[in-house]
Parts: sequence; structure tokens; C-alpha cells
Amino acid sequence: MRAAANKHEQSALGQVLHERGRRMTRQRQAVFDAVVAAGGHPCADQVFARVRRQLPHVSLATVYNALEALVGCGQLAKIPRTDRGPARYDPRRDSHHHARCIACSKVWDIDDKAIAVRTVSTPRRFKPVGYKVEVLVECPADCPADARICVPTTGSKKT
Amino acid sequence: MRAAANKHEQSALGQVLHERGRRMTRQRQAVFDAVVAAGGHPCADQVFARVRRQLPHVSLATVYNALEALVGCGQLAKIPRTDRGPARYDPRRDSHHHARCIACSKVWDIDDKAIAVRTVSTPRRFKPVGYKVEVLVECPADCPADARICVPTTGSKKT
DNA sequence: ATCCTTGCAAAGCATTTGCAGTCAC
DNA sequence: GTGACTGCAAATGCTTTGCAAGGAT
Repeated sequence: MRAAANKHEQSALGQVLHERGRRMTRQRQAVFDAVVAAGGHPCADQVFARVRRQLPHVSLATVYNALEALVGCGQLAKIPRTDRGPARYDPRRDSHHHARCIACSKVWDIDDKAIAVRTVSTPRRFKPVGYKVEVLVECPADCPADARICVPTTGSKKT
Repeated sequence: MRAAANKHEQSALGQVLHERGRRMTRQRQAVFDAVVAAGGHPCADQVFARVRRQLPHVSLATVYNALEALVGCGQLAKIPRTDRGPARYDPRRDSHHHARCIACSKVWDIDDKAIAVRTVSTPRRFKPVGYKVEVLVECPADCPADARICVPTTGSKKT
């Protein structure tokens, strides 16, 4: 390897990885940075393309590996693949839900406060551990062409 | 072909198919019956196995085709594939949600009345068309070995 | 020095597609 | 009779795996 940043100053990322007995690598840092820089909910392919700009030799398998490692450490959330598209990765750490366009399958963040879920009753014998709420939406007309991300400032009480 | 039920009495199923310009076939009837008979949320493989008992020559592709046709006509609901398992098909027509075990990935019905979702605000620019609520649960200890289906009678007000 | 991680290629699973023959209408 | 549907096999999309070489601690 060339020279350069061989020493990974103990970033928050590296620390969390260590706590799990995993190692910090340039690839993993680049993958994490790429997800954040993508600005929305990139899929593995998009992360791959972005990481390659920085590390031209990474393989797709490494990107998958790194994404899984980061998800395993709670640094990324994984939005599972659907019929219409691959899994997507979300760098937001706070609790929130997602809206998904039924046409183009893109995902937007929805603040937790925007959705109220109340369990009236749960199936007996099962212990509920969480909710996954997906609001199905229709993008406006520009949806297929435009991947822009909308993180609404959900202060408004009613829309 | 042998003899037998060549005449498809205009079942509700056949009628709905016709309204969409699609045809009724033995395979499609068998696929629908198999999903119902499976009693829960079978995946394509399980439907395939069951249909083969009746029509030993059906191909998996036909099962997929038939499932898609039935979903397209609103006769079945599709629960999309996740990381841990294939798509599943649900013959229930009334509105309801699902619980999914985070360990074994199986799906149970939850009556609509058991979950209250309230939209406090929606992302601007998007038209919400529905919700998908998945309650993540932990099966009891018998979960990996047991595929039994639990459709709770959610009359109880609180569990 | 240890052994986790990488990169490549090949395998894997669930699902879809191409096409010739068949069947529902 | 016509066009949708079937069945087979091959292809696809996304993801995982096997393994030798490389790098982090």
C-alpha cells in the first residue's frame, strides 16, 4: 500500500468496532462516509460507486461486508430489500420511520413524532419488540427522475 | 388432457379475473386454493408444493405467475420478501397488519383494531396512500421448530 | 505473529423471462 | 381461431461465500 493514513486515529467508528471485536479498515471508514455523504438512503450499489471514487480497488463484496459490520454495530440501519429494489442503508441513529413511494420505491425519512402507533392489543404468546411503520406515498410527478431527499421538519401539527 | 372439470363454473375468482381481461385456469384456481388451504402466509415454494399434490405438472414459474395474477386482482395480498425470507401470500381480504418474528421471520395476522396509527403530519409534497405496520415480535421458545399460525381474536381491549 | 479483512470469482436464493406448445374463451 | 397461459430452462438481481493474499492489532 502507498503511504498515507495508515494510522486510524481512534474514531468513534473504530471504537465501536473494537468493542465488538472487529477491526477498523480504510474500507469500512469509506463505506460509512459514503453512506453519510450520499445524503439519503443509498443502496449497496450506490455506496459501492461512491467508495470507488476514493478507493478504486474495493470490491462489491467488501462493501456488503462493511455495511453488514456497521449495521451489526448499530452505526447504520438497514432498510430491507423489497420486491422493487435492493436493501438501503440509513445513517440516522435516532428513531424514525420511513415513507416509501409506491411508484419508484424510494425512501424518505419521517420523524417519529409524525406517526403515533398505539398497541391496543398484541397477539398472545408473543413479545413485541418494536414497530416498523412504512407510510406508502405517491411521489409528485418528478418522482422517477429525481432522487432528491426530503427530510420534513415535522413541527407542523397537521398537514 | 384427460376429461374432468374442463368447464370452470364462473366462480367469484373467475369473474374477477375476467373483469381484468385475464383467464381462469385450473392452475390459478389450484394456486388460490393452496394459499387458502395453507392456512397462514405461505411463500411461493410452499404453495408450489401444495399445488403439485393436485397438479403434479405445474411449474414454479406458473405458480409465480398465478400468484401475481391473483395479487393483481386483489384476491391475495403479497407480503414482500425480506432479508430473511421470500415473499408470502395472504388470502385475507380485510384490512389487517402483520407481526413478524425477528428470529424465524414468520408472519402472524394482527387485526386492524389492535393497532392504531395516527398521522400527525406527512411529508409535504407527498400523498400518503396507506400504512404498512409490522410489529416485530419474538416467538416463544418453540418458534424455530413450529410453523403454526396464530390469528388472535383481538376482541380483548388490552393484553 | 495472529487472525480478521480484503478482493476476486463463483455460488446462492427468489423471482422473472423467452419461447414453443397448449388451452380458455 | 385467437391470444392468453403453461412449462421448461436459462437468465436476472441482489447478496453471500470460499479461499488465498493482505493488513490491523
